[in-house]
Amino acid sequence: MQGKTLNTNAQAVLDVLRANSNHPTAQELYEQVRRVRPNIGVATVYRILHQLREQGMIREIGRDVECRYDADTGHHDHAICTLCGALLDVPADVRIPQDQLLRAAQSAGVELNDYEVRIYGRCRQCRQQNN
Amino acid sequence: MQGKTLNTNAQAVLDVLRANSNHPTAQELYEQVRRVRPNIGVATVYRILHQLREQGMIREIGRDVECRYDADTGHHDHAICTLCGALLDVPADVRIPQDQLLRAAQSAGVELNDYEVRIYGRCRQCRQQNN
DNA sequence: ATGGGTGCAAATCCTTTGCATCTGC
DNA sequence: GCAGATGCAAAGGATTTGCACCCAT
Repeated sequence: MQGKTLNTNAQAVLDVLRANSNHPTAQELYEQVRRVRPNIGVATVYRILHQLREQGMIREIGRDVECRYDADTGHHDHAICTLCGALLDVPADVRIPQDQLLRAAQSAGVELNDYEVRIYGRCRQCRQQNN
Repeated sequence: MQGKTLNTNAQAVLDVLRANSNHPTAQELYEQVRRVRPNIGVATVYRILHQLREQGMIREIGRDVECRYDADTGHHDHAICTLCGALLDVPADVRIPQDQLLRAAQSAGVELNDYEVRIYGRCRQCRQQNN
């Protein structure tokens, strides 16, 4: 499963990330990695994280620069185009049922105050143009 | 449904947002609102958006300042504590089934390259402390 | 005059980028 | 000597905050 040979820094970042059971932020990782390689810079950590993600070795959670707004407070399921960034609504009849989400919430030990389902992939338009 | 009386600016923001079928960003809203009230500042738009959200009149989508990382590329369902910000994994046996997400994706017209389910609510710890 | 709402600009936060340096080959 | 990797600092983009001002009460 080792797609590529990682250099020392990249390996250190990956090791530190794997040692975390939670989901650290880039900054948190940076601080932890510094204990092992004191001279490493933030930029390097960010660069390595991008590489690792491109190689599919790690996963980014919740990458969202800007916040979007919706006047319809009932919409919870969204499809996001990975090319043009469009944010589309999932039609009401195929949304994930609440009771399933409730079960997931309970298993994770949180209340279900709110939720969001985000589906990522190329939208129809982008598929045609960029095919 | 009008919980409070909105002032002129707030009403303008809400009107503009309601006139949008897509999900505009704060900046986009700002630009649109400026057509109606040319002197309004960005800060005011942001302040109003926060108020509206607190009153439950609008919904924020994908509010995430920092990006989190996961060495396990298989995890897609998360629970996020609204108090302490902890990001927890949903146990494997209660995750949302892929075929449902696939159906949702198809209905919205996007490929299913990736997805994320996020459930928001107070985690066990915070509930005890903050009860 | 008083308090809330506002515009402007500066400040913040996370992330990216430019660039000169360093390293291994 | 070169290519790729790196550290540092500056830049960037979205959002927040400080502050003085303004307006209606």
